[in-house]
Amino acid sequence: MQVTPELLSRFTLLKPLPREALEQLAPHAALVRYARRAVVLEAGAREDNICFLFEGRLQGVGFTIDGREVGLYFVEPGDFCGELALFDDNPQPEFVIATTATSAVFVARKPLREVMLQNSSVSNIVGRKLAERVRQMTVQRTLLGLSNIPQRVCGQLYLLINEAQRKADSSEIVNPPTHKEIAIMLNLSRETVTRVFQALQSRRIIRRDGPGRLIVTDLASLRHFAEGEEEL
Amino acid sequence: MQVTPELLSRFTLLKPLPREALEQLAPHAALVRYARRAVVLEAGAREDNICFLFEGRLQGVGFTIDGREVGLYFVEPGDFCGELALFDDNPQPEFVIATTATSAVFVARKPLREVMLQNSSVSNIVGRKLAERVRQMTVQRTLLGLSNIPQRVCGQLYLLINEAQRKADSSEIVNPPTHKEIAIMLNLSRETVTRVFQALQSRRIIRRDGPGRLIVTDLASLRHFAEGEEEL
DNA sequence: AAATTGACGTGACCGGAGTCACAATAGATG
DNA sequence: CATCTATTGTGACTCCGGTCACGTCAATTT
Repeated sequence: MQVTPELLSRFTLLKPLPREALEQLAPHAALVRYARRAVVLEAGAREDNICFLFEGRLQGVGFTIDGREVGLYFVEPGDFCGELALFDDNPQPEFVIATTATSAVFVARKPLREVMLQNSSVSNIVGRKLAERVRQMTVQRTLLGLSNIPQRVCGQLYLLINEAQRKADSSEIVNPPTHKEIAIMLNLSRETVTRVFQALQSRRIIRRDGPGRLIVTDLASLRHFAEGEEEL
Repeated sequence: MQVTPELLSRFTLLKPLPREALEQLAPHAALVRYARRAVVLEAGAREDNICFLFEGRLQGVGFTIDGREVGLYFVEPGDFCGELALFDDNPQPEFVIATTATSAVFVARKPLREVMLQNSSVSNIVGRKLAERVRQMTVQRTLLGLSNIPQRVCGQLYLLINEAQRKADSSEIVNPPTHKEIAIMLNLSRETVTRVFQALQSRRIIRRDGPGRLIVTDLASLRHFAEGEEEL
């Protein structure tokens, strides 16, 4: 499907680009839809596209030698993934899977790299983004250091809440990841995540609202548990 | 202490730089020595230097909310750390600690950033390096997914061996990290690492050679254990 | 030389998360 | 609507890595 420069400019990465650059990229971009559980980027392959997420949620997933899934990061709408291909020609290190039905814009690697090299502001933004990714991975890794498991789960839940919503009393997570998807992020079993969720629900801290909506009714308490000031 | 352009050019990152650039940087560089356990970069601070490791070994270390140490990565001679400061002005996310007596070259952030922006080849190299860091963090995170603990330790040991030495039968790790430093990389207790090392020693796979030298006598076996083809 | 420190080694115990097995939903699909 | 599959919910049991409590040893300090 065709992509207009306007659509491209809706992504924070591409927004600062001059009009010509967007027009240069548009012919090399395509809107793609994925069903839940579909593979968006394949590990080991030399992916030739950067994936800009329009709606839905993606998850970076690796596999251990013994076949266990490892959750690496989540991608939220407006964000992108596969950006390592802009820096080198090595293969994509991890799978990226759609955790919900998803629509995304694929932009070919080469033209985007050209634009990036010509336009130092894009280069800066991509660099900043990669730096941000490193910080995020550091936070995620630090979560795993928590020996109190409910705390670990609460920390992950808190990370899933947008900065914008953090200040409110309550918040909602649309199309939340499944317990299993959370479990692999935290090196836990699916059952353990379920049990923590049960505990949070019985304390009226979270609540399911039909399919695809998780409501955090007591954000302050969640943060307390995440920060270890209170024990579950 | 003064730093000459020649010294700077010994680092792979700076090697491709033209002579003028090196001369431009040299006045803003300093050779620094650290004792074991010294703090090289401080978390939370806006570090104004990039640290190029000359000799010794560094470790990136984070802390969980409950004060537990989390090992993030090792830095080997020739490599560098603190490079996130080249991309944004956010604080250094983690501590960097000297695991052995260390000498390093500090280069001021601003001039290096200037050089990087002017010189697109440096920009590329730094970008590639950051991408490499992301890949490395992914591998490290995947290690944690292994439920077989000896396998996890063997995997870490194998990562500590330079690519150059991987093909030989045996290999040596100079100034190896302590058991505790390995433990925090793998989310394990120090005792568990010690026990795995004992098992490896009794099987003549590794051997201590005085202080500060760990010899891997049977690299093939180590790889087998790391890959889970054989159980410890 | 004595004392201190930090790394390494080792046993015993225990708790808690993994695993297994199964039930109950809820969603997709025909 | 009926069927099938994926997700969630729950109990029982097991096991294994953390913790604690030591001891040993080498290196450094006083």
